[in-house]
Amino acid sequence: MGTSLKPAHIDLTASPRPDPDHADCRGVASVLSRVGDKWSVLVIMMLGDGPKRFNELKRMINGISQRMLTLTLRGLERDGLVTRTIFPTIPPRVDYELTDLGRGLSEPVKALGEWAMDHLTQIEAARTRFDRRNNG
Amino acid sequence: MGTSLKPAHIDLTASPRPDPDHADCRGVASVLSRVGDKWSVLVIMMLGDGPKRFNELKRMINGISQRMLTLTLRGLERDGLVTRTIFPTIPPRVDYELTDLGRGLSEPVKALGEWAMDHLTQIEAARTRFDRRNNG
DNA sequence: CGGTATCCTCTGCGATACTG
DNA sequence: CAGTATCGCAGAGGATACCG
Repeated sequence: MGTSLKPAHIDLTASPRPDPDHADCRGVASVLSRVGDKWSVLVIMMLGDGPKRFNELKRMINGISQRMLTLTLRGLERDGLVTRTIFPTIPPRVDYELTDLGRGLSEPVKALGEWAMDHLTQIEAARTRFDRRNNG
Repeated sequence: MGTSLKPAHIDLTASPRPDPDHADCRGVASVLSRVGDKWSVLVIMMLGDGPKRFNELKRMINGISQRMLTLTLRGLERDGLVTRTIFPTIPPRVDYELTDLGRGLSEPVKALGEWAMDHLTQIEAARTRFDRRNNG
């Protein structure tokens, strides 16, 4: 096996004492990191309107390497957000589809995306202002 | 200057032709990546109930290095999500506080966090199942 | 106290080549 | 078509030391 799937991801296990209050924050963080992952979000978006094949996704996303698409899909599958269906035909065919869980996740993600859209100009303005302050 | 602030982040500029439909997706991605950033989210959470000082944040977050806290705060400030107020006393004092924009962002983020909490067990179950399948 | 500068390590990821 | 295996590098981020 080449690369591990288990999350080198986000640990937060650093806390000296488990702090019961924020105990599950770690789990939450690992979900949030999925959302922060560019490719995962894009894949979920593309799968929003029906199942897709591997190379179909690859072409739609445009810029993702084969390696990253595989890794991303495995991660989503591992989290139960996507199903992987193999048709043992020749040539082989594999379909990826959102699970109910995956579709559920896409809701708050879309909400976030909409917020981002709505405030994008404000943010970009802030960035330009900040950058001009700090250098020429 | 040591490390650049401008986002090596997420580019997506890879698209051969700008694709007007998804043009602003790039900007959105850069916002999403903030959310995916473990430290940024934690800082925003901690600032949820009032302004905090630098070392106060450092102690609350527990595990973050001084360097990363500085970088994270600068990033948030750059995006207009956080303000930085310097009190030129001795010893010096610097307060960080959420802007309206920052508070606005924290809403959909909290929604996402709640979804994560609600489905954490499902996801963890899925992971265990997946891991047991694949090795064992 | 609240940083910045420097170094060094570790891994994410693209590129490439091979397989069922 | 849909992957896995291997290599190599750029960049993220911790540790440390110094400054106003």
